[in-house]
Amino acid sequence: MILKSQVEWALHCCAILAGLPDGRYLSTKALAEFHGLPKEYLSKALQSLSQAGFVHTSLGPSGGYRLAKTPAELTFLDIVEAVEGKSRTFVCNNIRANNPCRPSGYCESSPCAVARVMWEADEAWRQKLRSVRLSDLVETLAKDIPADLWKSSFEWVLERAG
Amino acid sequence: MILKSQVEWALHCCAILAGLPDGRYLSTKALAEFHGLPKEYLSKALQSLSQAGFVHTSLGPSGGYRLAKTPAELTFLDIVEAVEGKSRTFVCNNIRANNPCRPSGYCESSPCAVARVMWEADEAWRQKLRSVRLSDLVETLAKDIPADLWKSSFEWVLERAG
DNA sequence: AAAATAAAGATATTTAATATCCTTAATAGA
DNA sequence: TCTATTAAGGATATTAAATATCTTTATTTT
Ligand code: FES
Ligand code: FES
Repeated sequence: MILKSQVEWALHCCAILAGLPDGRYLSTKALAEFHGLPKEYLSKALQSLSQAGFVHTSLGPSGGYRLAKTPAELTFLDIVEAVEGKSRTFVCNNIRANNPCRPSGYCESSPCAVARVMWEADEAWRQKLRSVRLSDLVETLAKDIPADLWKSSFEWVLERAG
Repeated sequence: MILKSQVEWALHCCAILAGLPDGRYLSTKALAEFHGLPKEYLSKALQSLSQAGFVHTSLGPSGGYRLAKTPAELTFLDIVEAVEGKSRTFVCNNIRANNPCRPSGYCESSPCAVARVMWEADEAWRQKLRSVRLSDLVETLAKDIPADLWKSSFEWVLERAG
């Protein structure tokens, strides 16, 4: 079980969009070039973010994407779920129902204890992702990345932002 | 991202093995029949448990599997990792290295901040799984499952245990 | 009017999950 | 000793998901 690489792409794209001045847009082309990603396929990830309502889009020349919310209002979970979907990572196929000893009309009252534990773990994962905001990420990146690289990256982006 | 169905199978099989009297073994055939699973494929999941050292095996007629540890010594994480592997659910492809603004000789000192958060969430998931023992599961199942079904299931198992 | 863009659908391609089959070695029981 | 049964592991097939590309359409800026 491995998350789609689109998760990494979407998170990095949102980190870039978080630094975009108000009212400006950045195109798929620029985001793909900046991260070295296939433009057409990255587009699918950005469409997911758009459908989830986390980015606004603009058509035509100088169009592209900008965040629909402030970085403090967006969490890792929002972004991960936008591209991975909201369904749980553990699916119970109810194999307990195949128990040959079961009375024929028997029906479970509650989800299987195995599934409940797996779902609690899934929820712990989501809770952690929910606790980190996009603004937290940007703060960390600002510390991690050398100031000159940070600066030149934003200049690169602004040159291409419509 | 969805866990393999083998995870559900392995957890349920371990729950059954946990109730097996000392020194007795239960075959793949019996476990597959009890859970309504394909015998040959279930065998792969049980082999994973065997390779991880969580079950002992016995060959020949009346052979099969038994737990290699007490139910209190086995956690959900042990079983999940045995079949899913221990590698993290988020893989960083280091797309930050494609930043066109980067100096040519530039090399990161630490993992990307994005990956660190994703790995913390992965660890939160594992920590939750680590906190639940197989013995806890058996206790819960004993409460959930009607006493007569619980009893007849174990009789079914004992009839087939070598 | 022309160029650039997001959106969405169609379609490959590649990889992982699921499943079956077969052979081998070990072992219990007749 | 012989036979049936079992786990282990390798080979292979099938199915589903992830990855990737291409095309068309509607929109918008210049
Ligand atoms: S029946 Fe699905 S987890 Fe127990
Ligand atoms: S480069 Fe991989 S998560 Fe940032």
